[in-house]
Amino acid sequence: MNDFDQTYLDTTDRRADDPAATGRLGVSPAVIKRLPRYYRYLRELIRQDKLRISSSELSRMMNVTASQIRQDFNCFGGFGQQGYGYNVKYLYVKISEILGVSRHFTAIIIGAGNLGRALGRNPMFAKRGVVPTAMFDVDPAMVGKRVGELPVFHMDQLEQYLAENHTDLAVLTLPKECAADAAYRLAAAGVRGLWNFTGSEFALSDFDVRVENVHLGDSLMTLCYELNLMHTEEERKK
Amino acid sequence: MNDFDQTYLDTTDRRADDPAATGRLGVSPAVIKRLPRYYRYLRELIRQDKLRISSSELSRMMNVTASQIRQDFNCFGGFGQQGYGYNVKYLYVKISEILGVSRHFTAIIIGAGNLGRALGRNPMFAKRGVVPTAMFDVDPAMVGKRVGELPVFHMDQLEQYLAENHTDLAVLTLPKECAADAAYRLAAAGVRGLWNFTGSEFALSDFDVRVENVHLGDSLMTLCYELNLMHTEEERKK
DNA sequence: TAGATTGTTAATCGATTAACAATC
DNA sequence: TAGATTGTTAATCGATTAACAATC
Repeated sequence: MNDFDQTYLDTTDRRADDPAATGRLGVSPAVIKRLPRYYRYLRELIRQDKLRISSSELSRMMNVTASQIRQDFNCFGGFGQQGYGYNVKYLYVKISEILGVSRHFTAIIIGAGNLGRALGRNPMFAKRGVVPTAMFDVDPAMVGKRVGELPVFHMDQLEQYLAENHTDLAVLTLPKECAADAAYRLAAAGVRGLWNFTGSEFALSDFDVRVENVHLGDSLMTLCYELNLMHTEEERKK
Repeated sequence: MNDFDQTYLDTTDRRADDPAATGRLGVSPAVIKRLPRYYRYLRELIRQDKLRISSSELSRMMNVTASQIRQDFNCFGGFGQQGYGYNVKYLYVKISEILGVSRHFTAIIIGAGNLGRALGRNPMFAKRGVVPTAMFDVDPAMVGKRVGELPVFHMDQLEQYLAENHTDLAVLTLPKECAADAAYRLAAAGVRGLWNFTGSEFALSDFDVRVENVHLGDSLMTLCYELNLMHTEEERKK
C-alpha cells in the first residue's frame, strides 16, 4: 500500500452531519438503480487487483458518462480525491455499505416450483450477502425435502417459522393467484421486503413493506418489440 | 357488438403516412418499457369482459396518471375515441401488434442449468407469442434428454441447428464465462435477439443484434438498499 | 509546483403532468 | 345537442451532461 492509500483511507466520516452522506436523504431512484452495476464493476476491478480508477476510465468501461459517475457517487458524500480518482477498495466498501451487503439479510423462498428451486440454488444470494434459509410450498411431494441446502416447509408452518426465525425478505415464486394472500401473511408476520416474481401487483398499504417486482415477461416483450421493429423496417425497405 | 364498436374498429390505418403511427420512428424507451404492463392489464380487462375503458379509469387501476396513458398511446397514433375512451379489445390488438406478439418469434435456450430449465417450462413464452424450440448445453448428462417438450442438444450442434431452424432469439442462461462466446456464435449464425441472464455484459458491434440484459442480482440489491435504509432510519430514531 | 481529477454548479435534455381545445 | 374524454400543446419536473473552480 503506498503513501496515498494510507491517507486516503483515513477519511473517518468527514461529513457525518450531512444527511446526503449517510444515505438518509432521498437519493433519486435513477441513481439507486445504477448502484448494483457499480458494485459489479468494482468487484471485477478488485479481482483484477486494480487499486485506483478515475471517473473517466470507469466511464469508458461502463459506457456511461464520467459526469454521471461523479454525480452518482456524490449523492452519498464523495468517495474520491481530486487529482487521484477513486480508491477501488474504498469505493467498493462504501457502495456495499449503502446496499446493505454486510447486513446479511435472511431470505425465504415462497413457492418451490421450477423458478423457486432455481433461485434457491443460485449463488447470486451469497454474492450479495443475502442468506436463504428455507423454502415453503403446499405440494406434499416437495414438503420435507431439501432443495440444495434449503429445507422445504409447508405453507401452514409459515407463521410459526417466521416467529422463530428472523427473516428480512421473502422471494415470491408461487402462482400469481396465491401471491396477494402470501404477501399479506408475510407482511403481517414482519417480513420487510418482498422480491416478487409472480407477475401479480398487490398493494400492502397497511404495512411498511418494500416490494421489488420482477416482470420477466415484460423484459421478454421489450426484446420482442425491438425484434418486431427490425422486421418492420426491413420489410419497409424492400 | 354494439354500433359504436363497429365504426370504431373500422379505422384502417388512418395515418399510414405518419411515421409515429407505424411505430417506425423513435419512441422513447420509457414508453416502450411501459407497453408490456399495459398489455398485461388489457389482457386482464378482456378476461373480465370489459369492452371499454377511459384513460382515467385505467389510471386508477394502474396507479399512473391518465395524462401519461394518453401520451403513451398517442406515440403510436391514437387508439381512442373522444367522449368514449378506448375499446379494450382494439387497444389490446394494437399493443400486441406493436410488441410483435403475433409474429410468434422462435427461441432457443442456451444453458440447461437450473434457471434455463425453469424458464424452458415457463408458460410466460406461450402467453407472449414466443415459441421455445430447443435447449443447448455442454453437459453430457443433459444432452439428449428433454426438458418439458424441449429437446436438449449439445452446443457443438448449435450452428447446424440454427442453419436448419429459423430462430429469432436466444435465452442465455449459461455461465457468465461462456456468455460472450455463445453470444458471438449466435449473432454470427443470424439470431437477432439475446435475452441475457448471465450477468455478463458483452458488445456485439459487428452484428445487428438486440440484447436485453436481466440482472436479477441488481434487482435483489435495490431491494436490499431499501431494507438497509429502513434499518438505518430506525436505528437513527432510537 | 504543475497536472490531474474530483466535487459542484449551471445548462441541457428528456420525460411527466397539467390544461384545454377538438370531437365523438 | 350536451357531456365525456381524447389528442395535443404548453408547463413542470427530474435526470443527464457540460463546464470549471477547488484541491489533492
